Amino acid sequence: MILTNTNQLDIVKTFECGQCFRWNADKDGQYYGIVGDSPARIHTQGNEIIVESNASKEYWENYFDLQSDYESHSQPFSQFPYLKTCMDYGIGIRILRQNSWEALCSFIISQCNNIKRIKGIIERLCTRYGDEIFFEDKVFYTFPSAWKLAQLNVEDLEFLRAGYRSQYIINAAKAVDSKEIILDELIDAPYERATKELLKINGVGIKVANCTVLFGLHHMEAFPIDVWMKKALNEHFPKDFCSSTLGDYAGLAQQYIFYYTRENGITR
DNA sequence: CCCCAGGCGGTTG
DNA sequence: CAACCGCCTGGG
Repeated sequence: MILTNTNQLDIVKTFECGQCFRWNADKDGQYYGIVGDSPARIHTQGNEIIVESNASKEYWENYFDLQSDYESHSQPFSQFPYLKTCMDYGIGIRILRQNSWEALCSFIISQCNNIKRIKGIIERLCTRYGDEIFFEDKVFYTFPSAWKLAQLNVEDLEFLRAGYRSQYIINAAKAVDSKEIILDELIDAPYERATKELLKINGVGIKVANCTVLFGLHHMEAFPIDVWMKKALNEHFPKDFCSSTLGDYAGLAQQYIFYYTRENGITR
């Protein structure tokens, strides 16, 4: 199916900007991935984005957040020249509506880690504990449920090679499985309360909580600050900068800044 | 070999 | 409060 056009969605930027870890391109630029129970193959053809999947068009429109008008939400961004540069560079990035549990788990794994290794750990986790789904001539694995991971102990996760993060994954799985934390409820809860709830998990700090709230719960005002963002903010924004200046889509601005700074380094 | 990567929690001053 | 440190692992 034709999902949308390249003005609305740039799949390379969206998949490579660091918000997700389970989309991989082959040498022809075809991206393969799985969202929930639905695998897909996605590519760009001319100015169209083509999705091959058994799931509906609406399913993918929702995943890519295509119903939101990013241009209007980005109005406050232009007041900062550096952000304007980042925005022009990152145009076409969509903030994906990822599964909340998958996002939480993925960003726990991401801490003090590099992307290649993060992807490897997540793939091993899904291959071992997810469900097999066949699509075209390939096998995909769902992201394992919190219930499944809550049954495990750290020894079970040794094969992951995730180091000290394994215990954090299990802590999170138990919190979610026991309904001590109900992620889906936090989608509609205020941003502050959602963050505070996530911080209850041992192994989830402010950075991981903010990433989960933005990428897994779609609270678009969330503004995660990692080492790259810290550099960019120090270098190019006022000392008293507050992300609320950027409006209710500050999280989109964060992603533009993060992507630009990671791709180009800190420029001055 | 060393350094450190998209942090966190616990301890110390 | 801030600063510091150990933590697992593996990429560069």
